[in-house]
Amino acid sequence: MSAEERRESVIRAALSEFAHGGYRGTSTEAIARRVGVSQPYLFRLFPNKQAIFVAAAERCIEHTRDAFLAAAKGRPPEERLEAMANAYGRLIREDPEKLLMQMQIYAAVATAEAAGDHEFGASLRDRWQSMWDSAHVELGADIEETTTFFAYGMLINTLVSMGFPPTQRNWEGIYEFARAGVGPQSFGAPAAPSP
Amino acid sequence: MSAEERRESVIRAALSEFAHGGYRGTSTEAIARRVGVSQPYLFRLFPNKQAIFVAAAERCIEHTRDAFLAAAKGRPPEERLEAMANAYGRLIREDPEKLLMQMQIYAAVATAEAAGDHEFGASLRDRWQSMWDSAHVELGADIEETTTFFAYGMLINTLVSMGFPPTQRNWEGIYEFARAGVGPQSFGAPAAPSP
DNA sequence: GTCTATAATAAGATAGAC
DNA sequence: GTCTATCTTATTATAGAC
Repeated sequence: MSAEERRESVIRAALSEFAHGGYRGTSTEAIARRVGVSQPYLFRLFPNKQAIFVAAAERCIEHTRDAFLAAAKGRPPEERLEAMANAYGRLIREDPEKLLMQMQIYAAVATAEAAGDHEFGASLRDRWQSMWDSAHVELGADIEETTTFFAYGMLINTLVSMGFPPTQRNWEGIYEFARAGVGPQSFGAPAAPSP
Repeated sequence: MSAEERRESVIRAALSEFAHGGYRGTSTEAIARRVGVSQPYLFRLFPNKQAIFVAAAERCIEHTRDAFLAAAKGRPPEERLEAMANAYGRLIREDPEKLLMQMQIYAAVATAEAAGDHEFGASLRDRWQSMWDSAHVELGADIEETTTFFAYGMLINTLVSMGFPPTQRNWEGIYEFARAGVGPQSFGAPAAPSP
């Protein structure tokens, strides 16, 4: 297999492993095992562990952006918000590693930033901004709407990550965002969170 | 010093250390050094590393809840949203470890939940729910408002953690939430995020 | 209540062969 | 392109003394 193909396999394996273990909690040994190569060989493909993490993290954010774009594609503007919200709900339900990895990314970047390392997060900020901008354009470039869209998304991320059960009555209102779309005005009393 | 007082010192030291390093990235040695005791002695005060993390995490969430309660106290209902938003903005600006620790908690709980360990996050879910409920009551028990309040808070957490600069023009709109209060309707064009 | 000594082992990375 | 061997260091936790 070519080095480029191997690198691709490593990125996919790393995305899974880092999602479940976080940056520090994942060994390069575990990634290598999943790829089916020896642990030292990873360091012929990537300079160090951090580079593997960043490559996997970039991929994760790009994937989310692409899900938004795919959901909006070919749809009339007024349907896009709901379609994108649905797509995101589907994404984190069917591919929970993507949400898990998101949370690991935020924690890892926060750690680096606090330590004064602004290099680590640079490419990830770029990807994140690109995701935001793509959603912003598809939603019709209404600032309020885009902001609310992401704000609710981040709340969902937190609640799902913390393990608040989606089956709980309270929770349904929030989850509704991802399933049937939209911002605060869509929440009525029966959809009561807490949370 | 009594064991109880020592435990208190450990919790405070652990909050700082875990905030900066995360669960896996923080050694019990670092915590012990900060407290000024030997590393093995920590294991006379707590059963294991995980218990220290949980105690520090509980403290962190309680502190945030208390900040909301203190901000709302004695204020007429219509001023509370802004007061609580201001208080949260002040909290994460003046005490960034509290935000950092929040992000480490979300990642750590997500990791445990994904691994099938629902015990780890149990007490933290309780604290989080208590924080939500307290805010909900103070805000006047309007579901839509409480949900939006937390949604915007979570977006702020993410943006600040990722290192999007608060000085950037784009960012001001979001930051405005924490500084001058409120939900989406307070965002005008000049406050444009992205992000 | 607190320490020293230490067991046990895991992890990132390099060297060098094939 | 890929492996084996290995260096080096870090880390949680226990045993037992004072």
